[in-house]
Amino acid sequence: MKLTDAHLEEVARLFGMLAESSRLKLLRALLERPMTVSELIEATGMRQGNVSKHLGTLTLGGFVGREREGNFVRYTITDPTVASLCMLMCSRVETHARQRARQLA
Amino acid sequence: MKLTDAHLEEVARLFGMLAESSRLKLLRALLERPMTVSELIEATGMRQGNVSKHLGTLTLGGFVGREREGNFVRYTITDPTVASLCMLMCSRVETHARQRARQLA
DNA sequence: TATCTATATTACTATATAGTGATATGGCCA
DNA sequence: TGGCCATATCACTATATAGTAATATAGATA
Repeated sequence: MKLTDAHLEEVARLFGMLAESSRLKLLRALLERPMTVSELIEATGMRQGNVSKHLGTLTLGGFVGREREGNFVRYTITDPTVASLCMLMCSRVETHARQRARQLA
Repeated sequence: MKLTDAHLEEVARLFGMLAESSRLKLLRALLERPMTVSELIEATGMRQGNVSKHLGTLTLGGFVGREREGNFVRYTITDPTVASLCMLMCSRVETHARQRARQLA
């Protein structure tokens, strides 16, 4: 697959959206089940404005989708690769930790 | 797999290292073959200090490794998941672009 | 030793964005 | 209609970091 500079710019933007623990917390919660903003505030302990802002970012990136339900808005993971990406990176974390541990030993 | 908050912090840091087109350019070049800093400067058009700085970041993240060869330093991709991560995200880019195109149609 | 080359690091400026409090928007109900 | 609730957005401050020019470091060579 050819990766043009424009591709890399966009790929970087998308990685950037996953490069914030707050947004990862939201995604972790949503991987459990779809949730409203109120539920996400409860699940993450974050403030309302902050949650909305990050959800806006994740929506722009196409990672999640919104659906109104009366006064509430329910967010859902719309991108099946989110879990794969996070799991891949997470297993990296552990591999890397083991490598460092081995170097110290 | 359980993802603790500490995990997410670290995962976010690692995603952040991939969230820069300059660093992705370096990785794209290194996926071709291992290269010295001089070759990477040539391949990317970036300045020397900038290349070294980004290589330092990628090394810290365990994505690449360094090996001295006389005056030169050759960098190599040491993490087999780098390619997968970039490819996954890149195919996302195209999927997302198609979705937006369909919405406009 | 002195010196050259390749790479790393430092100090700096400019830019992006996370988090916050306050405010605005939009749907529901009396 | 008016008022309430959930969510979105605005304006702001504080922090992080990309890129740069200059300087430092380390290995090779004479």
